[in-house]
Amino acid sequence: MGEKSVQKRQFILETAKHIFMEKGFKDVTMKDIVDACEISRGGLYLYFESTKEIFLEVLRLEASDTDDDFAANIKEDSSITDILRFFLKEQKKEILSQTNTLTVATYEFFFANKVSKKENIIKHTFETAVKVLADLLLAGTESEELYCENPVGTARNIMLVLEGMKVASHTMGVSEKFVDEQILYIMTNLVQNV
Amino acid sequence: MGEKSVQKRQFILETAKHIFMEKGFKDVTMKDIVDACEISRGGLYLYFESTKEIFLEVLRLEASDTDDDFAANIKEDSSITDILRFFLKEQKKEILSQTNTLTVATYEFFFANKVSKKENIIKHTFETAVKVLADLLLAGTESEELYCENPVGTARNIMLVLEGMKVASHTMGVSEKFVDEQILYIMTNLVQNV
Amino acid sequence: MGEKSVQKRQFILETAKHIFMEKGFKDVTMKDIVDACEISRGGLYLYFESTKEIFLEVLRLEASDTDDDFAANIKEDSSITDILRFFLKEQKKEILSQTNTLTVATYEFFFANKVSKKENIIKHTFETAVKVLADLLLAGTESEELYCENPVGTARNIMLVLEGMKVASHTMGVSEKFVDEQILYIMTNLVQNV
Amino acid sequence: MGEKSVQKRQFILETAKHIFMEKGFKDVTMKDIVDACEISRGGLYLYFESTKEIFLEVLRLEASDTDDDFAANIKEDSSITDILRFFLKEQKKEILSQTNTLTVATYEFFFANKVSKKENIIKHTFETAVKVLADLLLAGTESEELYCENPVGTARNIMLVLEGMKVASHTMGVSEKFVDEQILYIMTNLVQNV
DNA sequence: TATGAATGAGTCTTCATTCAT
DNA sequence: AATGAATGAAGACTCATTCAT
Repeated sequence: MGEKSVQKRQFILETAKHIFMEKGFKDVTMKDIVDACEISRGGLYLYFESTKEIFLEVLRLEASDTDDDFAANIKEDSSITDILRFFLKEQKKEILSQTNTLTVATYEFFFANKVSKKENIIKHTFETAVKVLADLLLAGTESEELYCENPVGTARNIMLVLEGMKVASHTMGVSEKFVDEQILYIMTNLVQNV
Repeated sequence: MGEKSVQKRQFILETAKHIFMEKGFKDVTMKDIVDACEISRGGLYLYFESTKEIFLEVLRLEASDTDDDFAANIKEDSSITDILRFFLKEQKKEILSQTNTLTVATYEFFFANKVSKKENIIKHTFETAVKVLADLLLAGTESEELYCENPVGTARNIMLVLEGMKVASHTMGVSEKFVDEQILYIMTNLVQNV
Repeated sequence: MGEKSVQKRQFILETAKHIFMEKGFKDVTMKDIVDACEISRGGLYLYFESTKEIFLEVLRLEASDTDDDFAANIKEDSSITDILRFFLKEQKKEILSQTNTLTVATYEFFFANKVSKKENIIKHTFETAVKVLADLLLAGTESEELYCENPVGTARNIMLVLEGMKVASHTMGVSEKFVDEQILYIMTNLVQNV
Repeated sequence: MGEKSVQKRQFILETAKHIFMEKGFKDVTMKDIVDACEISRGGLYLYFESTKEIFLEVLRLEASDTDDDFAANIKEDSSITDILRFFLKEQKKEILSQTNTLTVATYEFFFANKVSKKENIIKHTFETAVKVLADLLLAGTESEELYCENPVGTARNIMLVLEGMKVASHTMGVSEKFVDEQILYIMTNLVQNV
């Protein structure tokens, strides 16, 4: 019942992640992963039972990595507006990135798998982001760097716009200019009345 | 090569539409459609070559139907705000509807199939909606029913929020209250400064 | 929903029967049958879903064939004793036949698949045989060709002895002499007191 | 190549026996045994090469155990009829026991594996039983407790009936009443003419 | 036009068996 | 002696697609 090789497990997850980034979720087969990892069919089953299980694990890792990354870049003495700008710049990157992202795979997965509330990473990620953003907006309002009457509503609104762009970038395509304009729109609304 | 039966073609498309609404795009097989239509395998191939072709045709029909519906309900002597409210109410319905919608199928399809710009119905639909909405906002601003400095930017923003909610409703789930709040948020921003 | 090709269905069943006679039930795979029939994998699934389904169908056919055969050979004006002898000779053939029989496959199947009473062909076959045999013994007793106090008990006893020999022939092996002795033993008991 | 652990060997055999009693022979995999014994895959192979080898060993142990049991219960000063009754009662128990018996596994095994005469435990067991039974019948006849013209033939006949019932109990099912009737039938034949 | 039997490629999944430690 | 990770063969099953009728 040992954890088998933790390294191999990580290797599989890392390899699978890239496949999911390329092909989304539904088109990925156990064989794809086996081939990419250059291990045996049975070998993969030793670690994971299904692409679903693998994907959920990939997502989990990804979520914590992202948290860490963000945290790592914030602990500066930057202004609220700076942090906001940084956050939106990161989001822009994700929106415009076609292949380095699990976006498509994630959507495909959650479209097809209704996950129980508690396990729903996508929901959890969204709500966490809303909370952080709302706190930021509140702090900004208090420090009079920006103006926001309804921090939570605004935070949700912003996250939905970003969500909309993420999806749009994979369905109808989205230009950098388009994204920039929307980010500018968001920022303008927040600082216009200051 | 002849004209085949137009009726049968319509029947297939109508039947397939419901399957796509239920199962999304990727999980639908030619067999599913054959079975649902109660026609022969070969028969289906006489009309369509793939689920992809069928789905695109379903989308095309759907797009024109939707346009007609909207037009039909607007040509009243309603105020700009009324039209806006009506539009948002329709969007709300679509957002909250889990199974009467091609949303999931559409996303799945466009995630996997990069369609040439000109054929991209989703883009066309989005842009048309933006245009109509922007015109509305402009008209509303001029009539001083509402206030909007940047009609196109705002229209895009609104459409993205709605897009975000459509997706969210299928991934993390979205309550009616959540949607109402966001619609209120949008309307408030438009009328607050009037 | 047509019955596909009835001929092909029969061909598959006939071919499968021989495989079951050779290999029993559990070792027979769908692939075995596909290969023997020289049809495609998918082709077989068009007719049958599993070896279980095929085997049950083979058994059903076999049962009716056997009934017919027996009936065909009895409608003579033979004496009770003659019929009895004929019946036992047939049974002897079956007992000694190692490969032209579904015995092993049947046992393997019913060991593993508890079938509902009504569908249990083996039970049905046994009980039918008991009935026929009991009638025979009764008739024989009445005509004073033989003596049997308890026709049903005796019929069951005889059938069990034959069943025992059928099994034994496939487990420990059984010589012709052994079978002859037992048949003689049975007959002797029936006629000894006459 | 050394002596390995005799205890572990016994433990494996004992554990495997219960699996065979539950699942018969063919469905038991080396993995089943490994899991049940909570030893390592390689560990099992150190002691046994296959389920076949394990099963034969289980049977061997079982045979000697049974002999011992029987002997232990007979060395009383009971009458021949009592011993007979006891023997048949034991057989009845085995016939009606669905899961505490190696019957099914044994049949499955010998159906599929033609074992050389000398090694054929099932044959050996049968013949031993016949011998013991025949001696009993002879003794009984001499003491005039019962009547039996052909002790060996009768012994074989009885053993075959019992064999038939053992099989039948696993294929078509057999009620206690059915078994009792047959046992009574046997006894009646032996004592009726005394 | 329309049918539906037939094909065969492609996945999934499980195990017996090996082998480095 | 003992472990258990790793392999690869084997079997089940499903569909897209073709083709003779």
